[in-house]
Amino acid sequence: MALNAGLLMFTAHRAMERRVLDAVAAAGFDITAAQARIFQRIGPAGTRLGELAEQAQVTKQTAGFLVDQLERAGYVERVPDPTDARARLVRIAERGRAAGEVAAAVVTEVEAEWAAHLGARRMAQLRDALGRLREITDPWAGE
Amino acid sequence: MALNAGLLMFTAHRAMERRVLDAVAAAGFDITAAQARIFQRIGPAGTRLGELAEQAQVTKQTAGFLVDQLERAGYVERVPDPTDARARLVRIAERGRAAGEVAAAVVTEVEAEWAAHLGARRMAQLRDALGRLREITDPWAGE
DNA sequence: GTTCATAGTCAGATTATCTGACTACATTCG
DNA sequence: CGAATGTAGTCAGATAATCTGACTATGAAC
Repeated sequence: MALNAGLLMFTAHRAMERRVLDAVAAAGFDITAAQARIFQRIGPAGTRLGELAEQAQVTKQTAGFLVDQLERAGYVERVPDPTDARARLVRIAERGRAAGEVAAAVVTEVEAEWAAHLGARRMAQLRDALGRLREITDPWAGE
Repeated sequence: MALNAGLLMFTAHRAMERRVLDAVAAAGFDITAAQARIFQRIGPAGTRLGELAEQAQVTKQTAGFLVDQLERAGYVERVPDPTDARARLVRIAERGRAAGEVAAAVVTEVEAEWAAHLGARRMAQLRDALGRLREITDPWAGE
C-alpha cells in the first residue's frame, strides 16, 4: 500500500508543480495551480475552451472561469475561431509566453536533478514507461 | 514540453485516482478526492491531525475540516493520544476499513493493467525509478 | 428550413483551501 | 517550582475552484 504507484507519481508530480509554480511566482507571474493546469494545455495555434476543459478534465464553466482570469492578467487572449463562429480560440499572449519560458526552464532543471539522482539509464526507463502508460491513462494520448 | 515527466505522472495518477474513487463510490462509500488524500495517510495505529496535514501538504485547518467530514460519515474516529493530552489520534474506523479494502483492491487491479500494458520488466523499472525519486521529492520519504 | 447538436456564457450553490486569532497542554530554564 | 515559550488543535471568516442547471447563438443534418 505504501508503494502504490499512483501515489508515488502524485508525490513526484506535486514536487515538480511546486517548483515550477514557485519559480514562476518569483519571476513576478501570479499564476495559480488551477490556472496553470489549463494554461499548459493551450496549443501553439490556440485551443478552444471546450477542448481545454476536456483535456484538463474540468467543466467548460470552470475552464472559462480560469481563462477569464488568465485573460484579465494578460497571459492569454481570445480570438475568433475562423472555422466556427460559435467558438473562440484561447491563445497564449506575450506575457503568457514569458511565463511559459520560465516554467519550461524550471521543468528542464528539475528533470536534470531527477536524472542526476536516478542516473541516465533509469531516467530514460522512467520516461519510456510513463510515455507508454499514457497510452492507456490519457484519452488524449494521440494529440 | 509535451513529454514533461511531471505532467505524465499527473496523467497517470489522475487516472488511478479516478478509478479508485469511482469504484469506492460504486461500493456505496461517499468519499471525495480531498478526503481520500487525507484518509490514505492514516497509519495503522492512528495518526495526528498535524502529521496528516503536513504529509498531505495542506494546513491543519483544512485537514481538520476533512477529518470532521470523514468522522461524521463514520470512516474515522478521533481518540486521545496517550502521550500528549493536547493531541488526538485519527484512526480508521470500521466503515473506513471496508472502504480502504475496496480501494486497495482497485489499486491492485489498475496496477495489474499497467503491468500488462508495459510488461513486467518495464513495470518493475517504473516502480524502482519512482521509489528512488521519492527520496528527493518527498520530505516524508523515511516513514 | 425545421430540428437537433455544439460552443460558450450566466447564475447560483457547494467544496476545498487559506490566514489570523485563540485555547489548552507541554517543555524549558532560571 | 513557576514563568516564558512552543506545540496541537479549533473557531471564524474570506477566497478559490469546482459543479449543476438553464440559456443563447451558431452549425449540421435531413
